[in-house]
Amino acid sequence: MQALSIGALAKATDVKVTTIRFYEQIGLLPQPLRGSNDRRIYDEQTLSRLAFIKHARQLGFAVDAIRTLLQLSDNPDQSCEQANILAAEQLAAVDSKISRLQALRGELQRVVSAACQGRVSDCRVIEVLSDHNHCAADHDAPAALAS
Amino acid sequence: MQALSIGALAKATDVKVTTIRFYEQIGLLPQPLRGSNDRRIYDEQTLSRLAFIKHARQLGFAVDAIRTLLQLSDNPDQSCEQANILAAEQLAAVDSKISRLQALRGELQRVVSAACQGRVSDCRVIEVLSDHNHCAADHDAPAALAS
DNA sequence: TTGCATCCTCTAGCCACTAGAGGATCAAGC
DNA sequence: GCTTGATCCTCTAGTGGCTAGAGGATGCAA
Repeated sequence: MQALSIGALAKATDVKVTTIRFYEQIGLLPQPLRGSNDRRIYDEQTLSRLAFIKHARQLGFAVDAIRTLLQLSDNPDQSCEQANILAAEQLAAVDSKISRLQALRGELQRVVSAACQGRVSDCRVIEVLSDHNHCAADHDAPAALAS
Repeated sequence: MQALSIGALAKATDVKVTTIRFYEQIGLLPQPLRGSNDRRIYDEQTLSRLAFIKHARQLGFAVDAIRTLLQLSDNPDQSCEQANILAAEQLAAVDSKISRLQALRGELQRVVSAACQGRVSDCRVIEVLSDHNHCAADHDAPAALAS
Protein backbone atom coordinates (compact mmCIF):
# COMPACT_ATOMS: atom_id res chain seq x y z
CA MET A 1 0.00 0.00 0.00
CA GLN A 2 2.15 2.84 -1.18
CA ALA A 3 1.36 6.54 -1.13
CA LEU A 4 1.04 8.36 -4.41
CA SER A 5 1.21 12.04 -5.25
CA ILE A 6 -1.39 13.38 -7.65
CA GLY A 7 1.25 13.45 -10.36
CA ALA A 8 2.17 9.82 -9.77
CA LEU A 9 -1.50 8.86 -9.83
CA ALA A 10 -1.93 10.77 -13.06
CA LYS A 11 0.98 8.93 -14.62
CA ALA A 12 -0.17 5.55 -13.36
CA THR A 13 -3.68 5.94 -14.76
CA ASP A 14 -2.99 8.21 -17.71
CA VAL A 15 -5.54 10.70 -16.41
CA LYS A 16 -4.53 14.34 -16.24
CA VAL A 17 -3.81 15.98 -12.92
CA THR A 18 -6.48 18.61 -13.52
CA THR A 19 -8.99 15.92 -14.38
CA ILE A 20 -8.26 14.08 -11.13
CA ARG A 21 -8.91 17.26 -9.18
CA PHE A 22 -12.07 17.73 -11.20
CA TYR A 23 -13.29 14.23 -10.36
CA GLU A 24 -12.69 14.98 -6.71
CA GLN A 25 -14.63 18.21 -7.02
CA ILE A 26 -17.69 16.52 -8.51
CA GLY A 27 -17.51 13.70 -5.99
CA LEU A 28 -16.40 10.81 -8.19
CA LEU A 29 -13.23 10.54 -6.15
CA PRO A 30 -13.20 10.96 -2.36
CA GLN A 31 -11.33 13.78 -0.66
CA PRO A 32 -7.86 12.33 -0.24
CA LEU A 33 -5.57 12.59 2.74
CA ARG A 34 -3.29 15.59 2.74
CA GLY A 35 0.36 15.84 3.71
CA SER A 36 1.66 18.55 6.01
CA ASN A 37 2.34 20.57 2.88
CA ASP A 38 -1.31 20.32 1.90
CA ARG A 39 -0.58 18.02 -1.00
CA ARG A 40 -2.92 15.19 -1.87
CA ILE A 41 -1.88 11.68 -0.90
CA TYR A 42 -3.49 8.70 -2.65
CA ASP A 43 -3.49 5.00 -1.94
CA GLU A 44 -3.99 2.09 -4.29
CA GLN A 45 -7.68 1.94 -3.64
CA THR A 46 -8.07 5.34 -5.22
CA LEU A 47 -5.92 4.17 -8.08
CA SER A 48 -8.37 1.32 -8.74
CA ARG A 49 -11.30 3.65 -8.44
CA LEU A 50 -9.80 6.07 -10.92
CA ALA A 51 -9.00 3.24 -13.31
CA PHE A 52 -12.63 2.16 -13.06
CA ILE A 53 -13.80 5.68 -13.82
CA LYS A 54 -11.45 6.03 -16.73
CA HIS A 55 -12.54 2.75 -18.23
CA ALA A 56 -16.20 3.60 -17.87
CA ARG A 57 -15.64 7.01 -19.48
CA GLN A 58 -13.83 5.35 -22.37
CA LEU A 59 -16.90 3.20 -22.81
CA GLY A 60 -18.94 6.37 -22.99
CA PHE A 61 -20.77 6.18 -19.69
CA ALA A 62 -21.91 9.58 -18.42
CA VAL A 63 -20.66 10.79 -15.08
CA ASP A 64 -24.03 10.20 -13.46
CA ALA A 65 -24.06 6.60 -14.63
CA ILE A 66 -20.54 6.16 -13.35
CA ARG A 67 -21.62 7.53 -10.00
CA THR A 68 -24.24 4.79 -9.83
CA LEU A 69 -21.82 2.11 -10.97
CA LEU A 70 -19.28 3.19 -8.36
CA GLN A 71 -21.91 3.11 -5.68
CA LEU A 72 -22.84 -0.41 -6.73
CA SER A 73 -19.25 -1.50 -6.75
CA ASP A 74 -18.88 -0.05 -3.23
CA ASN A 75 -21.80 -2.19 -2.01
CA PRO A 76 -21.18 -5.71 -3.25
CA ASP A 77 -24.28 -7.08 -1.56
CA GLN A 78 -26.69 -5.12 -3.71
CA SER A 79 -28.38 -6.59 -6.71
CA CYS A 80 -26.51 -5.83 -9.89
CA GLU A 81 -29.64 -5.35 -11.92
CA GLN A 82 -29.01 -1.64 -12.25
CA ALA A 83 -25.52 -2.24 -13.60
CA ASN A 84 -27.00 -4.47 -16.28
CA ILE A 85 -29.55 -1.84 -17.15
CA LEU A 86 -26.98 0.93 -17.40
CA ALA A 87 -24.75 -1.16 -19.61
CA ALA A 88 -27.64 -2.08 -21.88
CA GLU A 89 -28.68 1.55 -22.16
CA GLN A 90 -25.19 2.57 -23.04
CA LEU A 91 -25.01 -0.11 -25.70
CA ALA A 92 -28.28 1.11 -27.18
CA ALA A 93 -27.02 4.69 -27.16
CA VAL A 94 -23.84 3.69 -28.97
CA ASP A 95 -25.83 1.68 -31.49
CA SER A 96 -28.03 4.62 -32.25
CA LYS A 97 -25.06 6.92 -32.62
CA ILE A 98 -23.41 4.53 -35.02
CA SER A 99 -26.43 4.30 -37.25
CA ARG A 100 -26.91 8.04 -37.32
CA LEU A 101 -23.29 8.55 -38.17
CA GLN A 102 -23.53 5.98 -40.92
CA ALA A 103 -26.46 7.79 -42.50
CA LEU A 104 -24.45 10.98 -42.21
CA ARG A 105 -21.46 9.31 -43.76
CA GLY A 106 -23.43 8.34 -46.83
CA GLU A 107 -24.64 11.87 -47.24
CA LEU A 108 -21.19 13.32 -46.78
CA GLN A 109 -19.75 10.80 -49.18
CA ARG A 110 -22.07 12.13 -51.82
CA VAL A 111 -21.03 15.67 -51.00
CA VAL A 112 -17.36 14.80 -51.22
CA SER A 113 -17.64 12.87 -54.45
CA ALA A 114 -19.28 15.92 -55.95
CA ALA A 115 -16.03 17.83 -55.44
CA CYS A 116 -15.18 20.08 -58.34
CA GLN A 117 -12.17 22.03 -59.51
CA GLY A 118 -13.93 25.18 -60.56
CA ARG A 119 -15.40 28.24 -58.94
CA VAL A 120 -17.84 28.28 -56.10
CA SER A 121 -20.60 29.15 -58.50
CA ASP A 122 -20.30 25.67 -59.97
CA CYS A 123 -19.40 23.95 -56.76
CA ARG A 124 -21.48 20.91 -55.99
CA VAL A 125 -20.37 20.89 -52.37
CA ILE A 126 -21.86 24.30 -51.72
CA GLU A 127 -24.85 23.50 -53.86
CA VAL A 128 -25.65 20.30 -52.04
CA LEU A 129 -25.36 22.08 -48.74
CA SER A 130 -27.63 24.81 -49.99
CA ASP A 131 -30.39 22.54 -51.03
CA HIS A 132 -31.55 19.82 -48.73
CA ASN A 133 -33.59 18.32 -51.55
CA HIS A 134 -30.41 16.89 -52.94
CA CYS A 135 -30.36 14.53 -50.04
CA ALA A 136 -31.21 10.93 -50.67
CA ALA A 137 -32.50 10.32 -47.17
CA ASP A 138 -33.55 12.22 -44.14
CA HIS A 139 -30.79 12.84 -41.71
CA ASP A 140 -31.73 14.42 -38.47
CA ALA A 141 -28.71 13.75 -36.38
CA PRO A 142 -28.67 16.20 -33.53
CA ALA A 143 -25.60 18.37 -33.57
CA ALA A 144 -24.27 16.86 -30.39
CA LEU A 145 -24.04 13.46 -31.98
CA ALA A 146 -22.86 14.50 -35.35
CA SER A 147 -20.09 16.87 -34.49
CA MET B 1 -39.90 38.47 -51.17
CA GLN B 2 -41.96 38.33 -48.05
CA ALA B 3 -41.07 39.48 -44.57
CA LEU B 4 -40.81 36.92 -41.81
CA SER B 5 -40.87 37.24 -38.06
CA ILE B 6 -38.33 35.26 -36.10
CA GLY B 7 -41.07 32.84 -35.13
CA ALA B 8 -42.09 32.32 -38.73
CA LEU B 9 -38.48 31.78 -39.72
CA ALA B 10 -38.12 29.29 -36.90
CA LYS B 11 -41.14 27.37 -38.10
CA ALA B 12 -40.08 27.47 -41.73
CA THR B 13 -36.62 26.09 -41.01
CA ASP B 14 -37.35 24.02 -37.93
CA VAL B 15 -34.66 25.89 -36.03
CA LYS B 16 -35.51 27.24 -32.61
CA VAL B 17 -36.02 30.94 -32.05
CA THR B 18 -33.30 31.05 -29.44
CA THR B 19 -30.92 29.27 -31.78
CA ILE B 20 -31.59 31.83 -34.51
CA ARG B 21 -30.73 34.62 -32.12
CA PHE B 22 -27.66 32.68 -31.11
CA TYR B 23 -26.52 32.34 -34.73
CA GLU B 24 -26.95 36.07 -35.13
CA GLN B 25 -24.89 36.67 -32.03
CA ILE B 26 -21.97 34.56 -33.24
CA GLY B 27 -22.14 36.09 -36.68
CA LEU B 28 -23.46 33.19 -38.74
CA LEU B 29 -26.55 35.21 -39.55
CA PRO B 30 -26.40 38.93 -40.31
CA GLN B 31 -28.10 41.52 -38.14
CA PRO B 32 -31.59 41.66 -39.56
CA LEU B 33 -33.74 44.67 -40.20
CA ARG B 34 -35.91 45.74 -37.29
CA GLY B 35 -39.50 46.90 -37.27
CA SER B 36 -40.59 49.99 -35.40
CA ASN B 37 -41.35 47.67 -32.47
CA ASP B 38 -37.74 46.49 -32.50
CA ARG B 39 -38.70 43.08 -33.76
CA ARG B 40 -36.48 41.26 -36.23
CA ILE B 41 -37.60 41.12 -39.84
CA TYR B 42 -36.20 38.46 -42.13
CA ASP B 43 -36.31 38.00 -45.89
CA GLU B 44 -36.02 34.83 -47.93
CA GLN B 45 -32.30 35.23 -48.35
CA THR B 46 -31.85 34.75 -44.64
CA LEU B 47 -34.15 31.77 -44.81
CA SER B 48 -31.84 30.15 -47.37
CA ARG B 49 -28.84 31.01 -45.31
CA LEU B 50 -30.34 29.46 -42.22
CA ALA B 51 -31.34 26.34 -44.16
CA PHE B 52 -27.75 26.09 -45.35
CA ILE B 53 -26.48 26.40 -41.79
CA LYS B 54 -28.92 23.84 -40.50
CA HIS B 55 -28.03 21.36 -43.18
CA ALA B 56 -24.31 21.80 -42.57
CA ARG B 57 -24.81 21.35 -38.82
CA GLN B 58 -26.79 18.16 -39.48
CA LEU B 59 -23.82 16.93 -41.46
CA GLY B 60 -21.66 17.64 -38.44
CA PHE B 61 -19.73 20.65 -39.70
CA ALA B 62 -18.42 22.83 -36.89
CA VAL B 63 -19.50 26.44 -36.73
CA ASP B 64 -16.08 27.63 -37.87
CA ALA B 65 -16.23 25.41 -40.94
CA ILE B 66 -19.73 26.69 -41.66
CA ARG B 67 -18.46 30.23 -41.43
CA THR B 68 -15.94 29.44 -44.14
CA LEU B 69 -18.50 27.64 -46.28
CA LEU B 70 -20.89 30.57 -45.99
CA GLN B 71 -18.17 32.99 -46.95
CA LEU B 72 -17.42 30.86 -49.99
CA SER B 73 -21.04 30.69 -50.93
CA ASP B 74 -21.20 34.48 -50.64
CA ASN B 75 -18.34 34.82 -53.11
CA PRO B 76 -19.12 32.62 -56.08
CA ASP B 77 -15.99 33.68 -57.97
CA GLN B 78 -13.63 32.11 -55.50
CA SER B 79 -12.11 28.71 -56.01
CA CYS B 80 -14.08 26.03 -54.28
CA GLU B 81 -11.00 24.09 -53.28
CA GLN B 82 -11.52 24.95 -49.65
CA ALA B 83 -15.08 23.66 -49.69
CA ASN B 84 -13.81 20.35 -51.03
CA ILE B 85 -11.17 20.21 -48.32
CA LEU B 86 -13.64 20.94 -45.55
CA ALA B 87 -16.04 18.30 -46.81
CA ALA B 88 -13.27 15.73 -47.05
CA GLU B 89 -12.09 16.55 -43.55
CA GLN B 90 -15.58 16.18 -42.22
CA LEU B 91 -15.95 12.82 -43.92
CA ALA B 92 -12.68 11.65 -42.41
CA ALA B 93 -13.80 12.82 -38.98
CA VAL B 94 -17.08 10.94 -39.28
CA ASP B 95 -15.26 7.84 -40.47
CA SER B 96 -12.96 7.92 -37.52
CA LYS B 97 -15.85 8.43 -35.12
CA ILE B 98 -17.67 5.47 -36.60
CA SER B 99 -14.74 3.16 -36.22
CA ARG B 100 -14.10 4.22 -32.66
CA LEU B 101 -17.73 3.71 -31.80
CA GLN B 102 -17.68 0.30 -33.40
CA ALA B 103 -14.72 -0.75 -31.29
CA LEU B 104 -16.58 0.59 -28.28
CA ARG B 105 -19.67 -1.28 -29.28
CA GLY B 106 -17.81 -4.56 -29.33
CA GLU B 107 -16.48 -3.92 -25.89
CA LEU B 108 -19.85 -2.89 -24.52
CA GLN B 109 -21.46 -5.88 -26.13
CA ARG B 110 -19.15 -8.08 -24.13
CA VAL B 111 -20.00 -6.17 -20.97
CA VAL B 112 -23.71 -6.50 -21.61
CA SER B 113 -23.61 -10.17 -22.45
CA ALA B 114 -21.86 -10.72 -19.13
CA ALA B 115 -25.01 -9.52 -17.38
CA CYS B 116 -25.82 -11.56 -14.31
CA GLN B 117 -28.75 -12.00 -11.97
CA GLY B 118 -26.86 -12.10 -8.74
CA ARG B 119 -25.19 -9.67 -6.39
CA VAL B 120 -22.69 -7.02 -7.34
CA SER B 121 -19.92 -9.12 -5.84
CA ASP B 122 -20.40 -11.60 -8.68
CA CYS B 123 -21.33 -9.05 -11.29
CA ARG B 124 -19.40 -9.33 -14.50
CA VAL B 125 -20.42 -5.83 -15.58
CA ILE B 126 -18.76 -4.24 -12.59
CA GLU B 127 -15.86 -6.63 -12.80
CA VAL B 128 -15.16 -5.90 -16.44
CA LEU B 129 -15.29 -2.20 -15.74
CA SER B 130 -12.93 -2.63 -12.82
CA ASP B 131 -10.29 -4.41 -14.78
CA HIS B 132 -9.20 -3.11 -18.11
CA ASN B 133 -7.31 -6.33 -18.72
CA HIS B 134 -10.59 -7.98 -19.54
CA CYS B 135 -10.69 -5.94 -22.69
CA ALA B 136 -10.03 -7.70 -25.92
CA ALA B 137 -8.68 -4.62 -27.63
CA ASP B 138 -7.45 -1.18 -26.77
CA HIS B 139 -10.10 1.44 -26.86
CA ASP B 140 -9.00 4.97 -26.38
CA ALA B 141 -12.02 6.85 -27.60
CA PRO B 142 -11.93 10.33 -26.13
CA ALA B 143 -14.93 11.05 -23.98
CA ALA B 144 -16.25 13.66 -26.38
CA LEU B 145 -16.63 11.10 -29.11
CA ALA B 146 -17.85 8.26 -27.05
CA SER B 147 -20.51 9.92 -24.99
C1' DT C 1 -60.40 44.55 -21.97
C1' DT C 2 -58.69 40.43 -21.10
C1' DG C 3 -55.64 37.04 -21.86
C1' DC C 4 -52.43 34.56 -24.33
C1' DA C 5 -48.78 34.25 -27.77
C1' DT C 6 -44.88 36.23 -29.33
C1' DC C 7 -41.22 39.18 -29.03
C1' DC C 8 -37.19 41.71 -26.65
C1' DT C 9 -32.49 41.61 -23.79
C1' DC C 10 -29.55 39.64 -20.57
C1' DT C 11 -27.66 36.13 -17.76
C1' DA C 12 -26.63 31.61 -16.42
C1' DG C 13 -26.60 26.67 -17.10
C1' DC C 14 -25.45 22.22 -19.59
C1' DC C 15 -21.29 18.47 -20.12
C1' DA C 16 -16.72 17.00 -19.13
C1' DC C 17 -13.17 18.85 -18.98
C1' DT C 18 -9.04 22.30 -19.98
C1' DA C 19 -6.17 26.34 -19.42
C1' DG C 20 -4.18 29.93 -17.04
C1' DA C 21 -3.08 33.17 -13.17
C1' DG C 22 -0.53 33.63 -9.20
C1' DG C 23 1.78 31.60 -5.80
C1' DA C 24 4.04 27.77 -2.52
C1' DT C 25 6.98 23.88 -2.06
C1' DC C 26 10.20 20.17 -3.28
C1' DA C 27 14.37 17.76 -5.05
C1' DA C 28 18.63 17.76 -7.46
C1' DG C 29 22.86 19.71 -8.78
C1' DC C 30 26.56 23.16 -8.02
C1' DG D 1 23.39 27.51 0.79
C1' DC D 2 21.55 28.70 -3.62
C1' DT D 3 19.50 28.22 -7.90
C1' DT D 4 16.60 26.02 -11.16
C1' DG D 5 12.86 23.61 -12.73
C1' DA D 6 9.31 20.41 -11.72
C1' DT D 7 5.43 19.74 -9.13
C1' DC D 8 1.91 21.17 -6.27
C1' DC D 9 -1.93 24.39 -4.45
C1' DT D 10 -6.56 27.26 -5.23
C1' DC D 11 -9.50 29.85 -7.96
C1' DT D 12 -11.58 31.52 -12.09
C1' DA D 13 -12.84 31.40 -16.71
C1' DG D 14 -13.10 29.27 -21.24
C1' DT D 15 -14.52 25.46 -24.66
C1' DG D 16 -18.90 24.23 -28.21
C1' DG D 17 -23.39 24.68 -29.40
C1' DC D 18 -26.84 25.60 -27.76
C1' DT D 19 -30.90 25.90 -23.98
C1' DA D 20 -33.57 27.85 -20.22
C1' DG D 21 -35.27 31.35 -17.48
C1' DA D 22 -36.05 36.13 -15.61
C1' DG D 23 -38.42 40.18 -16.34
C1' DG D 24 -40.68 42.91 -19.26
C1' DA D 25 -42.95 44.96 -23.82
C1' DT D 26 -45.97 44.33 -27.63
C1' DG D 27 -49.48 42.25 -30.82
C1' DC D 28 -53.73 40.09 -31.85
C1' DA D 29 -58.20 37.80 -31.31
C1' DA D 30 -62.57 37.20 -28.74
